[in-house]
Amino acid sequence: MRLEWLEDILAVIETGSFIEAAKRRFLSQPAFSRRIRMIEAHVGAELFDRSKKPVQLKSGVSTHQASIRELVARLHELKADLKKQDQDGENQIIIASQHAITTSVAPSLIKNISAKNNLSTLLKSANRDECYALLMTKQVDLILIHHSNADESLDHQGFFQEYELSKERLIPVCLGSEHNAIKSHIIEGRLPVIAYPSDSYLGQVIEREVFFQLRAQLTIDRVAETSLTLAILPMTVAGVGVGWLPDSLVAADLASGLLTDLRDALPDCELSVMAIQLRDSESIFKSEVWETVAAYIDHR
Amino acid sequence: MRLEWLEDILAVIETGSFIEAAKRRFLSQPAFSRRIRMIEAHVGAELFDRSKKPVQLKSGVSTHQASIRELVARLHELKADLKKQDQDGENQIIIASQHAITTSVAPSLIKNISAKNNLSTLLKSANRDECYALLMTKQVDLILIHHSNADESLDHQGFFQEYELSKERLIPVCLGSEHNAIKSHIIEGRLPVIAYPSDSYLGQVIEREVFFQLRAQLTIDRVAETSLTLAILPMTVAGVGVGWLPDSLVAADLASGLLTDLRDALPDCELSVMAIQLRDSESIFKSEVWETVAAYIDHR
DNA sequence: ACTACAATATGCGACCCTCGCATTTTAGGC
DNA sequence: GCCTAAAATGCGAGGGTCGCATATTGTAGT
Repeated sequence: MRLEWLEDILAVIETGSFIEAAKRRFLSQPAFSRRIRMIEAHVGAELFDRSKKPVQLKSGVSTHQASIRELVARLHELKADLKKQDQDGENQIIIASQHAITTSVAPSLIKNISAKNNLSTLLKSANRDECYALLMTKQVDLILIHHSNADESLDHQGFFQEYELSKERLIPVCLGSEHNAIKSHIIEGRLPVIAYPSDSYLGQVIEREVFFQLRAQLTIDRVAETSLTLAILPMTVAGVGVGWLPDSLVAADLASGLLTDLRDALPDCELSVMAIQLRDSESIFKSEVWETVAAYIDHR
Repeated sequence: MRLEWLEDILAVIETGSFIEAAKRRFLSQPAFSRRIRMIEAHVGAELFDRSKKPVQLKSGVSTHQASIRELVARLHELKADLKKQDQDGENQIIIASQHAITTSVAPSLIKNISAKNNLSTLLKSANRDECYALLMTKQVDLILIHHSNADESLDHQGFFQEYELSKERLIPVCLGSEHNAIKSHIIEGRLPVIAYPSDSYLGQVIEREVFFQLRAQLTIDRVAETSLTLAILPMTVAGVGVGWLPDSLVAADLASGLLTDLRDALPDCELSVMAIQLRDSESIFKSEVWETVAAYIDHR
């Protein structure tokens, strides 16, 4: 199986005919026709229905369309990653960060690491558990995750080396113009919230540190739920309800008055952003990077 | 990027040298050497460190090893699925079932469908949410999932056509020889359980229908946790604790006395196994299959 | 440090694969 | 049933990939 073949198949699906697909793939029509036959021969299966004139893909193939698209994307990604790895040689550090951090602390830290150590970086965004998994399997050199002071450390065996990079505060905000409406809702004992899913890390933290104490006074009405912090911001701006968002993310909108800080009426929640690496990491550059990470802490 | 290339790379990783890898890939050493160079040329990156004599892969490549293995597996899988799709033509039905059902009801239903309608089947095992996603995106024709009577149906818009295939009872069992020990634990107010993760569907059902009422009398001590029903069985047999398992799975072991039924002391939980398809499915064979599904219900 | 050995790279000729161009066959619309 | 457009096929050219023979280059042992 070849990446090009998968792309050929997708070209037919998307254009609806061999002739158009051939153009898109920069091949003559006869060559393309033969190529499809060769793919079919290789797979040992007929993929297209030749009895119709603009050929149609067999129904059994279209069910695999999503798989094919994903594979195409991942193969391209792999190729790009392998190339980057080589270009930057040993001077590359691969970092995984929790989605919410990818958009907050990660960019500036990466910039720092690149600049100070003449290193290239590759950032992968994942959820908290995935970050730990990537670190343990050594697929990444460093992870950036949230940590609540109420959690105990996961580092029971001393496998990890951890640094607190910064503090981040999840503060309750709503649309400025909805401010009074929300306040009266709160008095009535009902709170419309845009929540993190309860099986996500942020969902659990907010549950424990915010919702738990709130429930004594009011009913929490989940009007929306998403694990993507970046999706909560537009929802609050749309006036859907109250969202708990990182201070760095909402600072500008609070200043402009678009959003209103509800900390006078609702609890907030403080998180640490932790940088974690495996203690046995051996690469030469690691210690330098680690110093930069440490420097970043002092620097702020 | 080609599947063979990825396999070439893995061959080098696994054998540790070009010469051995060449043998495994049924190529002469020079041809293999050139092939690696061509892969590197295509990727635009050096993948192996030539300055050592049995070549070593660059550290940046080994971080992608897991990705490469997964892609190789999925490409082979795709090829096989495409072939199956063709061999069985329109006479194929793709089914997704919740992991726990894959090993209980699914086999006999599939046998029925294959026999009665002269159809070939392809079964994919997934978690409950993934099953729904596969159905909605039409990647499968039919899903088999658990449904508790306490849940409301997900079919608010009438998109689905649902049948209750059978009932399944999750019953509390422990190792026969541990029976008395468990009983005295219960009296002491402590219950060692092998649990489903609370973010899995079965975990939620057991929480709601079993643990919730138990917690009033005793402390639930999660000694093990897995989402795989099949993994819970050997754990109970190992005497780790109490597991809630489908009656069909433990019937033999209960009869032989290896396991003991604890329903006299602990609550059980009844689930329906539902077969669900999209209402707008248009394929010709669908109605016949559906009749078989319906017949299967009467049959039992 | 030199030598011997084993691993990888390269030169060369042969073969096969895949391309484009020209042409034929085939499905669908009027 | 004819016409048009789509797909398939014949053919020759060019390029890619193979194996064999051989050169080069790390590595280990004396």
